[in-house]
Amino acid sequence: MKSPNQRARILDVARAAGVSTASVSRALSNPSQVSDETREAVLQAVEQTGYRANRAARNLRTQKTGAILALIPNLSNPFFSQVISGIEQVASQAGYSILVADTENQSTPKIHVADVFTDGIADGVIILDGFMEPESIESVRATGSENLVVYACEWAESVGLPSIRSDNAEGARLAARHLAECGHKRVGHICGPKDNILTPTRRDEFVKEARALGMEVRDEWILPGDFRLASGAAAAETILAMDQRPTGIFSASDMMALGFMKGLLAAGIKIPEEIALIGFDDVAIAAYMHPSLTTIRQNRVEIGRIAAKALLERIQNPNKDWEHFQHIVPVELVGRESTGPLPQK
Amino acid sequence: MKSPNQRARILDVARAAGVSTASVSRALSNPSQVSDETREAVLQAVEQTGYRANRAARNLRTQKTGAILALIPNLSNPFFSQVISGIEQVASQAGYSILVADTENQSTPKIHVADVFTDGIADGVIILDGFMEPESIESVRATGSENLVVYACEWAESVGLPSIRSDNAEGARLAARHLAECGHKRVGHICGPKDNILTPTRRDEFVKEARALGMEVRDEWILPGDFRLASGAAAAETILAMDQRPTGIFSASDMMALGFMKGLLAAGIKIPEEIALIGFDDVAIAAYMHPSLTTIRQNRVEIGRIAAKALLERIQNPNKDWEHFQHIVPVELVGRESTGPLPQK
DNA sequence: CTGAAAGCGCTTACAG
DNA sequence: CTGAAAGCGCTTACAG
Repeated sequence: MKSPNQRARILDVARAAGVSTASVSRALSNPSQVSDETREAVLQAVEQTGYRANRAARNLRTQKTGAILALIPNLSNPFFSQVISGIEQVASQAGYSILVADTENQSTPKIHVADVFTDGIADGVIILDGFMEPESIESVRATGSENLVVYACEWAESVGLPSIRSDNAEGARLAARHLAECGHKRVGHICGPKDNILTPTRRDEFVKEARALGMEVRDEWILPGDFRLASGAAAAETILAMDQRPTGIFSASDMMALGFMKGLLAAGIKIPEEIALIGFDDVAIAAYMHPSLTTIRQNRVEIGRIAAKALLERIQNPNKDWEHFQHIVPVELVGRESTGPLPQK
Repeated sequence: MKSPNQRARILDVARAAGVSTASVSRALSNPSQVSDETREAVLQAVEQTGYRANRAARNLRTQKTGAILALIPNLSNPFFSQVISGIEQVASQAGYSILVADTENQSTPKIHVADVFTDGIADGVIILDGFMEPESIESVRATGSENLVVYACEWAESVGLPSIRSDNAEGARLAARHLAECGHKRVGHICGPKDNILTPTRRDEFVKEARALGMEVRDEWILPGDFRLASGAAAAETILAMDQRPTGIFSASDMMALGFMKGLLAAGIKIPEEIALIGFDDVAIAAYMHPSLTTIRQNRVEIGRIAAKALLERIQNPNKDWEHFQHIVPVELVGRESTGPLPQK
């Protein structure tokens, strides 16, 4: 019996079981490779010594880390917490740990994705940040580790990495159709952040569909935003100052929709009677607003799960020729009070 | 020059620089230990070979991992994302990685805190979960690693581990005083989860202070909750069904306050005129509700930062006799529309 | 200031 | 089915 804080090594187990360290290793990682007798002796010795394999030693020997890294633009942004939760669900079940890093944290040394592999920090990377520097991504390809990196929620043009994301285009069309069905003739949009790849997708698809359905979309009704509450409130100011206002607004995020709602309600505008509002995401609070927020639901947990599954498959079979993989997760319109009841036909 | 995806080892650098691996190691980790000449040769060879030290090898040799683990009850709960952000800020600056694990995820194997150290998974642990099994915590002490574990936000009775958390008692008193100043005579409380250690603190301190200030607090006005939106909405139902209602409510979380607000507004109750409302946390949306939510602000990022700092200090000096450390982070009342203007004196 | 050598704790061909 | 031995890639006493 060893003293409590002197951890048992594999050699201690081998001695206690009267076998070699090789047999201990096999009994633990590949039980069918050893005789019943050996296996039982080892198991008992493990119990007795409290043995647990040392990760660093195993990692060094096997050239794996058993971890995957999630690169997140802003850890304090709750949007990502559900995606991480999905990643965690499948990764932890597969025995992988999850590392998180904040790519916008100034004090963090800039992360070069390829370095993650040369440093032996993680076996794979999930990128949730659409703004990663292109060179950083290119280096992944240069080092032949492109099968060990996937995008989730975001993607990047020209970098042929796998991407798991919502059906943003369909979400935008659903929003346009819903506003049309509610009888609106003039509609506007609050955009995502400039330079974000999601922004043109949601905007252009919404505008196109809205116009196809016969609704007017003036350029001045396309308002800038950055996904955050404050930019939604600012958009409300802009709209309130207009002589001719749209009667329906599609916001590229729920948070902006809520900021916008605050701005309108504070000015005494009635929702949905005077202006109807659709968000994007379906954050938890959306259902509990007054009026509750109609929105396009993104299944963020599912995106995290699928991304982790895709990554794990590639890690376990890195040499397979993975086709250019783009997984689009369906979205869903959730009708609530902010767009009001559909007109009776 | 090696082929691109054949990573350079320390021996490759040593050869390129014409020195021993020991000198390479020293030049990199402790530059003042080697001559200028050696240092420059090494640096140049590192540049040339693209060398980066392998983590697993270093970890095995130094018996450290360079990582800290955050144990989180529910990763999809946005409450924790800001705390993690604070942890990340200080940890990454100190060169540590952050591992996250969801303690409520059923598919995750139950985590025994002491195993984190014997497995060599992390050098320290920050527990954000008030419900960790006591045995799991006890084992930490049994293995002498109690200097490598801290609580953040939560704490546990009888386990003498360091804890960094908000001044919950003061927050509750601030809420009571604010309601008294606003002229309320009858007040109630929506509680946190049963069995959570925060729950009696916030409740009892609020009730005590409220009564001391001459306000009535009936037992039936103390409503159950679990920090979530739905339980706040349920509390609204309960209140609405009462003949005699309190005129002021202190909710143990913002989320419950928002669910409660929805219930009242939907029933046509005016806030703050008929019922005033105070939350706890100051989540981002609180300022953007209509009416905006008066609340007790918790500095969650700061809690994360302090917890990480305290943990890192202990990791770097584990044998020092750390006093029983309880760091209480101040809270602040943020007055908004849901409690209305203070009456003019 | 420097290098040769040991060793961290595993896993896995290899030989039997 | 089993064991002896090599080796993953570092760091650090030790000796000079």
